[in-house]
Amino acid sequence: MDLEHCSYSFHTDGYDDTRKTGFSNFLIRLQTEGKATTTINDQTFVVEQGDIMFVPPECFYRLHIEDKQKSGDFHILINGEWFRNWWKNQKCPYKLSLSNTEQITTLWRYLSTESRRPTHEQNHELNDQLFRSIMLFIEQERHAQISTMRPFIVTRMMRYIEDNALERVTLEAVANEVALSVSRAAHLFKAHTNQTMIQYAQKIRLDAAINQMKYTNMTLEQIALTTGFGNYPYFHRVFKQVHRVPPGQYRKEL
DNA sequence: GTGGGTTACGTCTTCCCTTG
DNA sequence: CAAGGGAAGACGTAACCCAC
Repeated sequence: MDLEHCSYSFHTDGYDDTRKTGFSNFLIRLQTEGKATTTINDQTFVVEQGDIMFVPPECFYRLHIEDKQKSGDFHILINGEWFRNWWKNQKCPYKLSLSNTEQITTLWRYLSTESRRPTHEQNHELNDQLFRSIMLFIEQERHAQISTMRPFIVTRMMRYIEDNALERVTLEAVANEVALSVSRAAHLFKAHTNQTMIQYAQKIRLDAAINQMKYTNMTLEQIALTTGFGNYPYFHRVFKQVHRVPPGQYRKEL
């Protein structure tokens, strides 16, 4: 794999870059903050947080950031057979919207740090694996979006709940995350997942609780607290409703 | 310390109507 | 038709209690 360049850019007061004949490598750009406008060949896209752009080699490319508009992005210039095959197989559009960029951003940050080292100090195998992991996360997200035909906003709510289920999740926080009212967010979620947000969070919490019952010596009360149930009586009630036995008995039978 | 019950109060879900 | 908002019933939570 040929990783030409990997870094992070942040603009606060306008920017404009036009490449009439594009780059000699693929450019992959993840918007992490703010907003920008990108033109690839004759298509123009408004790019917001969580959007990822793929710019094939030798394509007209323009990046424009309005005056006083902040914009942060990670970008990679990449070539090599592995990525060319990935691109060919994925048939990705120029722009993809990701429902959760936390893991990808973390990997990209590692890759950016690693690739800043002098060439002879770099671990090329690690760089390759980090880059491939980023692409696999993107692939996974793309497949989820295609296979479920779920509105993107519902996927974002699901990711938010998954990220926060072990702490306190409120409907208001989920609705704020996608800029909808609580009633609208709850309605959309139920319509596309056939379960309420709280039911979805409970499944995640119960799975985490069972793992802790299996692999730790924590008391059931501690498990209830650390898996987002907030208190033992509630954990006990939900657990029994789902598994038909109290958590203590379930643990003994493991 | 753990398991389980009860109760009052707060929050969530869902329905239905309104608005743009 | 998508989105917001009010209202009522369902559900979640906290704070007790007791038994083992």
